[in-house]
Amino acid sequence: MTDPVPFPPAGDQPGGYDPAAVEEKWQARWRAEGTNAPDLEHGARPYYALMMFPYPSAEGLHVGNLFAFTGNDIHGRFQRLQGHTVFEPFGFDAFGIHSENYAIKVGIHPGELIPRNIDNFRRQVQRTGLMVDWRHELSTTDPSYYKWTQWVFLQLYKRGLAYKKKAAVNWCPFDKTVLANEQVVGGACERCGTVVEQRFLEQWFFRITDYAGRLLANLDTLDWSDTTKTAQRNWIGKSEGAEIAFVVQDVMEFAGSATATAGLSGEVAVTPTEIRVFTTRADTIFGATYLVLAPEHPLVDSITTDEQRDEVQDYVAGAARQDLVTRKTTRDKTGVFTGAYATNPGTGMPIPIWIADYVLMEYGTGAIMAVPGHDERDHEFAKIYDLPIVRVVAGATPGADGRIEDAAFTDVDGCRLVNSGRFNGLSISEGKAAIVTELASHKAAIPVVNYRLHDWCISRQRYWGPPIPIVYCDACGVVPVPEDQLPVVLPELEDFRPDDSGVSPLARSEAWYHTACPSCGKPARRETDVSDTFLDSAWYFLRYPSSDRDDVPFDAALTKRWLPVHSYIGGNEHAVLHLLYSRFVTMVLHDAGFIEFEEPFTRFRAHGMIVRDGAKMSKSKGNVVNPDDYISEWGADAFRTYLMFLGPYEEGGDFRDKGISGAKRFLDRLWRSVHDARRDGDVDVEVRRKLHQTIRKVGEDIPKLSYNTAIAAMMEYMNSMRSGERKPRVDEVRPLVQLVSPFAPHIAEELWSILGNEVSVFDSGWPTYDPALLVESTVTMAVQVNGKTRGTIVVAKDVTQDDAVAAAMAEPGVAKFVTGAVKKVIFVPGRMLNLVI
RNA sequence: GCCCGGGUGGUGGAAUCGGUAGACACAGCGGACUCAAAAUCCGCCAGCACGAGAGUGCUAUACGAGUUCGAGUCUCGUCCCGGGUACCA
Repeated sequence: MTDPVPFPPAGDQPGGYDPAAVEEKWQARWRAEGTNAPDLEHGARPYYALMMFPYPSAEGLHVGNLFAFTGNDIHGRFQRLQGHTVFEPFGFDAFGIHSENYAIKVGIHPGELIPRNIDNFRRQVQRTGLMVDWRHELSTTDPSYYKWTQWVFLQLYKRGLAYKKKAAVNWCPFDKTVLANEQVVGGACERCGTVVEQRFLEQWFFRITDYAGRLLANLDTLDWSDTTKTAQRNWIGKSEGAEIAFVVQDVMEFAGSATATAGLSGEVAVTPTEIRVFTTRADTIFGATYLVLAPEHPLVDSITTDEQRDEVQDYVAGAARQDLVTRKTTRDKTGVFTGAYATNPGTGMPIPIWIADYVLMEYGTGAIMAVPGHDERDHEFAKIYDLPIVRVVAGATPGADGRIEDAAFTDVDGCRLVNSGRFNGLSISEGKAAIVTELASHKAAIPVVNYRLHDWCISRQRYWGPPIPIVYCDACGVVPVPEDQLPVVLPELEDFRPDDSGVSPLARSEAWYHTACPSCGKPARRETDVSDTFLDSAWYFLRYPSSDRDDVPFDAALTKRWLPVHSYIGGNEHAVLHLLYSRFVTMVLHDAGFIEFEEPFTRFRAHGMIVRDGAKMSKSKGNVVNPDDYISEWGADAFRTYLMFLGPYEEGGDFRDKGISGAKRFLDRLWRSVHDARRDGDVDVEVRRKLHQTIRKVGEDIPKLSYNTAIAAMMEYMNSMRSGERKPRVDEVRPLVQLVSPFAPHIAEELWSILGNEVSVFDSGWPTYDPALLVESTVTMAVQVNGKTRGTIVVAKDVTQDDAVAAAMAEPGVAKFVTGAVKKVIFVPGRMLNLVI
């Protein structure tokens, strides 16, 4: 112990903890001394502690944001105390529909609104005391940032991964824009709840599906929580199956015309039409009693018979008129018979070909073989249209399967094929393999892997985003803007409102979109769509360390030094999209040779959600927590500590106003403990042991994000250190100040300096514990009789079984239950003893 | 419907290689200090029954079975709550 200053400090009154003064003082000092600005070029053991950057709303920081940021800050500060150089940057995801809609609502241009909101956010974040390196702040709306977002687009374009196609898109009639599939929730717009319609527009897409296999396989290498990985796996939706060709029987045969009756058969020399279906259950092919095509299927017209033509055309037209919502949410099955038949390659029998909208053109081949016996949807359809239902799979127990006419039998485990010719008796997986092999030998099947994942539509017919850097020239066609002409600056438009023309507001500025073709110099036209916000956020983590560089998107040396991100923390609502897009863009940049790694986030953890008094916070309920009010009343340190204490970080918890007082009391007691601390006096071995146990516990809990139990452990230690009228020793409080510092950084700095230290507590290192001091010489063991706890014994920690039994029998409370001979003794050294009689 | 989480005192939550359920905190109750209050400090605080009392017994981790010497923890079934997803063949 070396205390260079008199202690306790003269004139310092116990109980004089003034959070506002302490917090202001240290925030100023950190700023003045550059405490939170690491040396990115030379600092030892770099550690990149990243949190998801917020969208700067007009309402200001939400308590949920603060919960997220504080958890990351604690993790970062802890890593710093462990000797890492920690980089904790901050930025703003300020483009996008949120900002734009709000701007429309209040009638102020987003270009004016956003900087205001950012100032407010920055003020709030600084007030919370995060260890942010503000030199590297960024906003996605800054031309020096989105210049490189456009650059990212060009890299994808160069590699053939950006393409344009006319596609049925989700159109929100309220926001007047195209939505990605992911932005449609339950058939309605994610943002405004309006029911989405179907429209056809030319859109830019990224070929993320090319990366589906890698995006899936790499998940196994990542230190992410399983729930997040599972969500990504489900989203990618790999299914292994086969494409099987069904040959359409000659239309003439079924035309019912005079020529047909004149003896012409299916052997007429006509090129046979094939319908390819995708299935994961090739084993059930003998049960395929009909085929179904999606209404948009290209073969619909050519196979339909004249008798059925009117009905089919009506049905197809009706399906086209439907919006995507009705199509995808209506479960009542409808369909129409085409009049045509195909041959089931298993049974060799003709089966009818139907059209129904429960089959989707965009998945697989847009056609299925229907197996009503073993697929619920097909079963439902077959019942409605009275199509044959055949059992081709039977369960392990004969007769226990139920009637196949009543319900589809979808069990797989332990099941065997029946009614399947020479494949009878095979298991499901054997059947699949054997049938696909057999069909493949006739070129009638091929194993195929399908993904649920769709290509990423990045076009937005909106104003508030980075213009897509493409020029259309009558002579040269689609021309990418050369990199040295970036950024394509978003023009200032007085009227930035979207309309339902399906064209971006940028199309109103002729001066802007008229440009010279970069290739031939003739008059040309700019792309007027802007890109999806998710593209802005798909690469920002690469930009942070290099945010001051104007010549490159990210500096090679810095990137090598700081990435991939060591720890990423964010909300589970981004578990799928943001994380998947970021991984995709990173992989592409890796393949293009810009970076050495292909996964951006080594470790990811999702924080939980904060509710208030058991209910979700919302403006309409009026139960939103405004962090400013609480920080003013209790101080940032108490607020942070309470947020981390109210529940497990990864699960979130219930915010209750009264709960904060517990955190504040804890800090008050810490303050008094330092001021009361004595330098001499006897060492209390129990307190000392507790200290070492606490150092270990807190050091183990923080990396696990188990902040609530870390705080509980420190409270316990505080209680034992101060039990009764006891005044703690200086060497008892000093390490506690260090343990508390990640949670309550300002008070920790103040107390650390009061304890006579001149450097920041965050440069003091993490206290170590002595394993020898953790061990207690005696232990309290539970004694059970027939499994019920009947008493406890205090014995040496390495007590033998015989001695333990003897001690137990000496306990009256135990002995009275031992009514007969002890048949068996269960002895867990140091934990418990069970006497079985 | 399917896929993930989760169900523990008045409340938020501890405890999972199966081993004394309820740590820590909030609220509440009682006490010390005080003229009084606040603050602070000390004690009590799952339910039921018996007992004057110290205490003793029984029951308890959504519900029902099971495995085990022993289950909040593992297995099976059921019911609720939260989140995601939606005809993906």
